[in-house]
Amino acid sequence: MKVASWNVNSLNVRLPHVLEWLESAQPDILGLQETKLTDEKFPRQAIREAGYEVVFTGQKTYNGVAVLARSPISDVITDLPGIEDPQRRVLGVTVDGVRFINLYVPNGKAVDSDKYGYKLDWLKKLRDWLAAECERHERVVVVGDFNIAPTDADVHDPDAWRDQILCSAPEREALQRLLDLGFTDSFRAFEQPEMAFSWWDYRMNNFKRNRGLRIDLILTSPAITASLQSSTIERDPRTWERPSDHTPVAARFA
DNA sequence: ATGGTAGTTGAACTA
Repeated sequence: MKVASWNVNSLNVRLPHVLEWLESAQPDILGLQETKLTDEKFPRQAIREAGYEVVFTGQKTYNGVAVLARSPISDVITDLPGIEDPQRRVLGVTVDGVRFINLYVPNGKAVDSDKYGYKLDWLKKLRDWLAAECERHERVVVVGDFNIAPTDADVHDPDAWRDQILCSAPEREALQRLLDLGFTDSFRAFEQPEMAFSWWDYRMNNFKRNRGLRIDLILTSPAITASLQSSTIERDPRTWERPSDHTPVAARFA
């Protein structure tokens, strides 16, 4: 099975990119973030015609997540349980016996902003929910834009990013609390090239200069990790015309 | 040190 994650930064703009990539990459399950579409505007027909089931939860202008799958989708969750939040960032589904959780973790803006506190609080609540999900399901995959670079190896210039948003110690510790549940950062389960990133700011020719961060992750529970075959960054779509600032990440397992 | 770009919405906000 091939699973993937892609922050598309507006599905309205990126639908052609997504259809092209589905055709070439053939993922079984794909989690999208930052669709930026209300549900009535979601392009469900185009995606169905491409051969994928789809579920989504969106809002106007910001956030929004979707899951596309070759097989039927069931047991859909659209919120962290017990938390009232208009921001559409969570989509948990079951496909082919895999519990697939798609996340758009809050960005946080800056370590001294209110949004940073919201991010850390959100991650704490996420941890508790994932702990419960792991009780209920053995085969769990958590994908998404985590808005956290796990280590300095995931940052083009660690000194410039030291203690900055996406790289601060509290964010990395919050991610570690998730990994403590038994999850593996699947990308690091394999030998990888250095300076491998999934996001490059649009500004300053950052992609051309490979000034990026790896903040899009695929976490696997032990039962999945045991049969992991690969975990890669699919860099191609970032080279296309009018790209998202993120590129897809993917993992294969038996 | 600042602003650089992109998307949505319609001058400002988020990333």
